[in-house]
Amino acid sequence: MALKFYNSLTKKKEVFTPLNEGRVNMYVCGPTVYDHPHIGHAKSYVSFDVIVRYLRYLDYKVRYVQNITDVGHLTDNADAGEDKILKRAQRERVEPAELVEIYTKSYFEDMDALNNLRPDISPRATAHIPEQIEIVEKLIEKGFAYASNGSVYFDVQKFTEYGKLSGRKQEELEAGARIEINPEKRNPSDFALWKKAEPGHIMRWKSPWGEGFPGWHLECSAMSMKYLGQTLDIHGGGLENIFPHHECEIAQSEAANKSPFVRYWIHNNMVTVNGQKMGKSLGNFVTLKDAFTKYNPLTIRFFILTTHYRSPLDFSNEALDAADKGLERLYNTIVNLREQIDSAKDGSTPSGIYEKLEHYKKTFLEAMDEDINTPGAIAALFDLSKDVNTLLNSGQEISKMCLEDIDRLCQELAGNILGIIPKTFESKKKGEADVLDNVMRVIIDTRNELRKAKQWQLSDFIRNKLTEIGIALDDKPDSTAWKRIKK
RNA sequence: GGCGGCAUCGCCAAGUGGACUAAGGCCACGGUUUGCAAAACCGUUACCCUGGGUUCGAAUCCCAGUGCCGCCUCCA
Repeated sequence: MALKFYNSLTKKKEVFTPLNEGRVNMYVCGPTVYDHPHIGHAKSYVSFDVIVRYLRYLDYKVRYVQNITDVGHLTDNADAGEDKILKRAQRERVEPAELVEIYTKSYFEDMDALNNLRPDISPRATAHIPEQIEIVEKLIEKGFAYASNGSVYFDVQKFTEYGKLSGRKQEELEAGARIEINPEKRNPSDFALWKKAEPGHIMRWKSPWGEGFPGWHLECSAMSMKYLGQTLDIHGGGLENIFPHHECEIAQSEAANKSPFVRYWIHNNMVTVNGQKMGKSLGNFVTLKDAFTKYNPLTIRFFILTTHYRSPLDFSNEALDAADKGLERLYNTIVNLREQIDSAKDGSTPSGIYEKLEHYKKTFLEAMDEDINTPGAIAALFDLSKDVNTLLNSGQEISKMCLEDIDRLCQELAGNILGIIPKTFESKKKGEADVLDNVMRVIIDTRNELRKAKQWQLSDFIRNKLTEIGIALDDKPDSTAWKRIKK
């Protein structure tokens, strides 16, 4: 078994081998923090989170860097329009630094809720201005860039490999391009490394070319280089960034360093909402904070993972509801499993159980190895869950050790790798001196007395009333369990 | 106009040359279990967009067509 990734650069699935054995340097384009994160962010960062988790599961020492863009991302394209941060800050009447703080916090809040592990480093563009200036100077020195009227542009014609990632050719770019003619540029497809700050532009830094601010593409090159070296093992991002963003990153970095920038380019596909592209201009944005009011964040995470990261994901209530029920099924198994662990006595080890566990684990890992096929991995989980359910319902006494081994495997695959298992199940608060639990005990005992007396009407009344307030009862042969449900 | 992707059961979604008489989830319908439920389990439902071709063999490769989508302003 070997982990394979689809590499956008070569357009092929390739066996993954890091530059340095046992270590993986990974960079993922982070958010521009000028608004609350939306479900598109969720798809992207959940996808890469699972990649990081899986690499670590495979014992790679991963350094995961994800930038925070807090300057330089312009509204029209990378070199025209207003700075998004600045524009929004003016609208909300706050300092740009304040705005950035608000939305960075919001971003991490939502990513935490989705159970994404924090990146090892979350560098900010504004904290790396000197590094960016340094690259610009280097590029000018080497003849790849030129200063023009206080701005600096990358001379695309000097970098013959420009277009190798996106498959775009220079001539084509210029032909149909919607790029406005900028007299400062030698060539329409040249892109800004450094922009001159007009009077009144408050986000500005001193540079050899006068006061200005960095171009958007530059930060990723500067920060990845600083924290991960000249050649990255993995660079990830949304596929809408292939051109121009990633193409420009390659040009800058490789022109400056003369070494390959990235070994594996990984791009995730986009989110649509009810079949329609989600876009700023279309105004059909779904923020995560909104989505979380209707769905558990882990449901959204699970939903994202039921589709391959390179496939588009359509966000609709029907699909989310279906995912929610599916996840509930998985949770039921684990909740029941843990319940039996608590009450387990000396039982036996069912024959063939370890072979089965091994089989499902293998199926799961093989799916993950094939370019992180999470839908396949999840299918293996459902198969496992079915077998476990059968076992748990069989009525036979199973040894505690065996049950714990099953639980451990579930935790390993669904918990550690996919991150879809909550730390504690809200519905069960076992081991806690929980008032509700005690009250429920009294109600259940009372109701079971009624059931013994065949008082069905009254016992059904109690159960129905509890269902109405969001508590489900589950009558088993020798006991009754309860859990919280969604109303 | 240029570049790229997709079309698999009612819905979602894996599979990308041979164990596919096509995984898994949701929904529906039968059944087992239950005092009745719930949960769980068993069962039922696909000529893989169309037409050619390559091959001993194709959902999987090639060509053509049809439909949908993304990128080439902004966006993860």
